[in-house]
Amino acid sequence: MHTPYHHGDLPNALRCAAAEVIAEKGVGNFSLREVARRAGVSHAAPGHHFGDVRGLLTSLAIEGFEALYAAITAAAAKHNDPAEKLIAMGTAYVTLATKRPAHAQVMFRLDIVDPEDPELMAAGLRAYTALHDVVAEIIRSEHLSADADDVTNLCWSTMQGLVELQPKLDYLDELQGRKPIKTNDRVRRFQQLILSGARSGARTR
Amino acid sequence: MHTPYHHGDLPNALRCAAAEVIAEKGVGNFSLREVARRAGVSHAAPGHHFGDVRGLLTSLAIEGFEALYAAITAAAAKHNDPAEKLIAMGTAYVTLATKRPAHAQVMFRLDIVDPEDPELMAAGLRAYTALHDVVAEIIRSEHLSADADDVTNLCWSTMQGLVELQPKLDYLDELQGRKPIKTNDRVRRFQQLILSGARSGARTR
DNA sequence: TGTACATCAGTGAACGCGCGTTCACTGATGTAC
DNA sequence: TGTACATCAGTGAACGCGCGTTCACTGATGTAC
Repeated sequence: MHTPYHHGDLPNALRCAAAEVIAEKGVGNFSLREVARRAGVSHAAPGHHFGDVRGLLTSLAIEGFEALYAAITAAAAKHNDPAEKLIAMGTAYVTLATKRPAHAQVMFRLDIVDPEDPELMAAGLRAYTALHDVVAEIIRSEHLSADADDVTNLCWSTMQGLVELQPKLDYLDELQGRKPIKTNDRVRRFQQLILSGARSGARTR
Repeated sequence: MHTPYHHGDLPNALRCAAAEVIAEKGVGNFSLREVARRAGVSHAAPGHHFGDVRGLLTSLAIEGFEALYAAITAAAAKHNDPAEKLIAMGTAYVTLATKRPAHAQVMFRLDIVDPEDPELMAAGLRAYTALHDVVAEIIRSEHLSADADDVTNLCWSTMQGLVELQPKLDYLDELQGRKPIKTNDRVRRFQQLILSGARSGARTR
């Protein structure tokens, strides 16, 4: 039993530690040194792999988008009906963000991440496109006249807003004595509303 | 022409300076001392009025919710049709957030604001209620069976998500060669989709 | 109207701290011959 | 199989910095008599 000098996969360990810190204290109270401390490693080590703070956070954001892509495509793959796919994707989005709050907090924070990073941009676009494709599929198969970009943006905005507001909404429920809604139910209802909206426009044929 | 020892309304000046800093550098790069510098005041002065950093940011968040409440109620007051009211409120929400990005960045950041602050809670609830009331009015007057809480939450989440994603969406438009959509148009389309969704459920009578 | 005094608002020096980054280093691993 | 050497991964000491907060202070304002 020896403590290896070489860690094995320090970059990953550092991302995990960073996610832990952020989940606990919020991204506003994040520090590189604490991350190193948690990973049980010298505070100079992160620099070797990520350059600087921004690099680490950017890497976390990329991981977030990749996980998001994986989650929503996996969720969609479980259904045949495109509308069901969309609902499943929405649920997956919010569920993932709840499970990995640190990533969700970082992914759109252009002030602390390098927004020019090509990997980040590619990962973001890939996730967006996956959603867009399903929306287009719905529109095509149901012969709707709704605009695919609009509906996609609406879905994405709603999911993201929901992620951000979820604690608040739960709190409101509690405040007013309503019994708390499960996240999945909330997402499902939202998506169904959006779908109804898209469907209620004129059909293309 | 003398520089007065007493400032007159330093708390407000500090909030303005803080909003400036955040708008320029993002809330991740905010510092109390820089705020004091911008306000042309000793760096110890803010402590007198706000206690500490958290106090100043909380005060900014309160101001944000109050401005939001004022903006959406004013927007709603210009219309008679409740559905038009809702659309106007959504537009006002996003417009305000664009005009005062610092406030928008701070309002839901529970990690850097005091979420227990009674003023903050009250201001937030007031704005939420204003939106809720209009939604309830639509449901009542159009005899819809949609749940008022759901629709309110959907609207709020969508608006908030839109505020957060707007730079990204604009960027995507540009990337794909679409001509950029004006914010107002985007909001309007979103709200109409939501309304269609709410309307397409069964009527209550 | 004048004076004494309390209160308020902002100063500026000082503190200690944790931070991000750098640097020469050392230990571990891989590779060429 | 062994040896020399290059490369890689992490160390730990050191740096300078800007930060938030505190404190005794001073200037300005308001109030009581």
